[in-house]
Amino acid sequence: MKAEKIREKLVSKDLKVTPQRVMVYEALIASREHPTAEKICEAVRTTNPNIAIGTIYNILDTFVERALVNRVKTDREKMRYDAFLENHHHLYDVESEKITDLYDDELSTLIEDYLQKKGIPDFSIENVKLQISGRYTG
Amino acid sequence: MKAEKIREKLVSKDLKVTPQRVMVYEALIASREHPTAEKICEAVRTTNPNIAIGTIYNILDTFVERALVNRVKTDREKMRYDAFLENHHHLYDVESEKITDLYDDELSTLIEDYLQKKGIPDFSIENVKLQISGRYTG
DNA sequence: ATTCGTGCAAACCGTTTGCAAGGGA
DNA sequence: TCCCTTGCAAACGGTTTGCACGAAT
Repeated sequence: MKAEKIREKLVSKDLKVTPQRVMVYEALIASREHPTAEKICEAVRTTNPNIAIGTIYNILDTFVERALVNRVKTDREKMRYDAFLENHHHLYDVESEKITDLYDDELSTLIEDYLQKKGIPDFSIENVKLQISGRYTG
Repeated sequence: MKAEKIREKLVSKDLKVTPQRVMVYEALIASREHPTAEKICEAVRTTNPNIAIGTIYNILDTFVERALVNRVKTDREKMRYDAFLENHHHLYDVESEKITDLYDDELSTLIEDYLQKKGIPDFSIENVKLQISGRYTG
């Protein structure tokens, strides 16, 4: 994604465009690894060695609050982030800490239709995600 | 669950039966709230004020390792634990930190059948869980 | 006697916070 | 200019660890 697109994205969320925010967003979409704050910091520091880890957290919190980025739920490890907002599910490799995306609209629809048809008493659903744990048989 | 049943459960996992382990397990199954280590500690201390928080963590780690208990994935908060191993899903209330169980075999079967039929390349599935986020309309 | 579990306290480390200085609109 | 953001460093808090004591076999 070009810098101009990122600027627009930030502006559309009423966020000032700063070099740090652009760099963090670039790092997020450059990786499909659901990176930690630390990983993002490393990536950004290759071009801006002075960025502070606190700034990374600050920016990520802002992005989450403005729905530019999602937190990824995990069992143990540190917090991870995901800038890809299209509906998808996650494969958790129980042996490594890898989290892989699974895009499957048929599956998403299957679940959503079922839940919509059936409903859950006193609960309004905003979001449904599958966590699939297992191991790679590579 | 009676103490005798808990003793059997521990023994079946090759774990020595200690009063602390029994108390922690009792606290876990006494709550459907997916308690934190701290909550468990509070509960256990009502009968054993001397138990150390480190011991709670130690025991919980052991239980997870021996598959007596599952960690519950969350976005932000501290680690939570779940001693109910039957296949079920979780409702996350985005306004509070409540996590509620959703038992729905039809739903579980629907998803499992779909995934089994379709398969995921190079990945062997061990466990599938839905995370349903939303809010209570109580 | 050896092994394993516990209590205690200090250490750890990912994350948050306070504040002064700097940068965007 | 004004307010928001950044960099820095200290603080925070949930979790882990090291160690001596105690219980069980």
